[in-house]
Amino acid sequence: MKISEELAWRGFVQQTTLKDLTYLDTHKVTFYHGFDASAPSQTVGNLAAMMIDLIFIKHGHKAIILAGGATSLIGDPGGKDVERPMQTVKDIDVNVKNAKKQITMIYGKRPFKLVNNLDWTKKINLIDFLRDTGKYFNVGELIKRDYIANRIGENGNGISFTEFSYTLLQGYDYLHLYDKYNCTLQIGGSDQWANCLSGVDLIRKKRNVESHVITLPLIINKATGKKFGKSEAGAVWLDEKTTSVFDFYQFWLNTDDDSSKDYVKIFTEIDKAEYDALIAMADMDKSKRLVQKNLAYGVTSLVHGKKAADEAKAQAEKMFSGDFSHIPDNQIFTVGAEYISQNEVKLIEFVTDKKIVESKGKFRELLQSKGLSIDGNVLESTTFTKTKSEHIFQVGKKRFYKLKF
RNA sequence: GCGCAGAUGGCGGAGUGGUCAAUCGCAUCUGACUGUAAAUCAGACGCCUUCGGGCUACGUAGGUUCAAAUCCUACUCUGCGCACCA
Repeated sequence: MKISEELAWRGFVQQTTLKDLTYLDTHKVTFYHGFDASAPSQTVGNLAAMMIDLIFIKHGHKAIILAGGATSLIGDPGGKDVERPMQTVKDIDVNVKNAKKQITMIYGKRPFKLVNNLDWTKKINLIDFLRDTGKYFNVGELIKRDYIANRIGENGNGISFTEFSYTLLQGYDYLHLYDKYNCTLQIGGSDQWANCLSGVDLIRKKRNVESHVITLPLIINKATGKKFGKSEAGAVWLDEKTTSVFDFYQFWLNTDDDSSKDYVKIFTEIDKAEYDALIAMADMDKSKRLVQKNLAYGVTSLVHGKKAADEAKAQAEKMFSGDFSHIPDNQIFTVGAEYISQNEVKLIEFVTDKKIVESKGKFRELLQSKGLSIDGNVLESTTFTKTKSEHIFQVGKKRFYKLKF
């Protein structure tokens, strides 16, 4: 399959400056893709963008992956209603390191070049920058951009010059990479369209060269309509310290039928023949959730490795068939003696102290709606009598915890 | 700088002296039905509670009042208009 066909089949291209994607079938280009480093970890939202890169690399295009050390210090105003809190240089530095680690994990053994825009941006002299780069940006055009217009229009929360300038830096990155590596294509999320074009304009004006942009649809949480990502609730992170491998696996497994068919094309490296076979199989018995299982396993092994994926899969199968011998570590708790008197366990105290349930009020609420159980029996009070050295505590239908004594 | 308008819970958005922990919609959580799905239906949705109630909240700080999200003053932030600058 040619790259143009593959991109179309997977539904990867949202917008592009290329008149015809088949150009990529015959011309090998150097492209760059930037990652934000304002959060300690990348999210599943970023993952889609990584997958498109993998396709480009597979088809022989050269990849430059950029960790946004500089741009994260400024803050991208896109998609945000309010100014972000500024982060310290130190925090960003840690984030960049994490981002590099995750990128390396996912891009694996494929060839790619990793850069940090802070390396060239920090050397820029202010006067030079204003004269050589700032001169090419028209403020009238900038303030027409939706995300800026929203901030400064009626009901807007305003925007500082710092965030306003973000797009200049991103444009400068593209120019720099063009000069140094002959990079002529930028890949980004759809929210990056305007920022990418800043670079295209800058390169055209300064070097009189045509460069291009491809943006892909962002993964939108269908329920909220918001993009997955930083400082929004419900983000799923790639770092297992923030989102455990088990939770990560579960996240994909819980995808609804329609979305899972799209996601499996986007987030796994399944080819068309395999895909068609999978869908045919899955449609024969929907209750088997074959697509979701494939998706969950595929993505988890890509991000966390095959071994971790096997483990998460085994755990999931056991737990949901009533075998609790393989509960993930972060869901095992040892109950201290202070919570027990005469074998009566003060469950409400323990569980709220450990933040398994967020508050006592919430606990009582769950109790009333029969949402809590011990070893499969609905819990009736805030305490229970222990009869073994281990009990399984369940919240709702999907959250299981092992309590050890 | 002057004037006008606004700031309410995760979000949108009511409320303009007591009946307001605050109508409603969205999101979220739980239950039922299912397939660890979607849709639908039901309930919950600030914190604590001996379930009587207590505490903290409507931009921030004061004030008026028996009583304030609601009135007054100052401040902060945002938008709009005018002026200044040029």
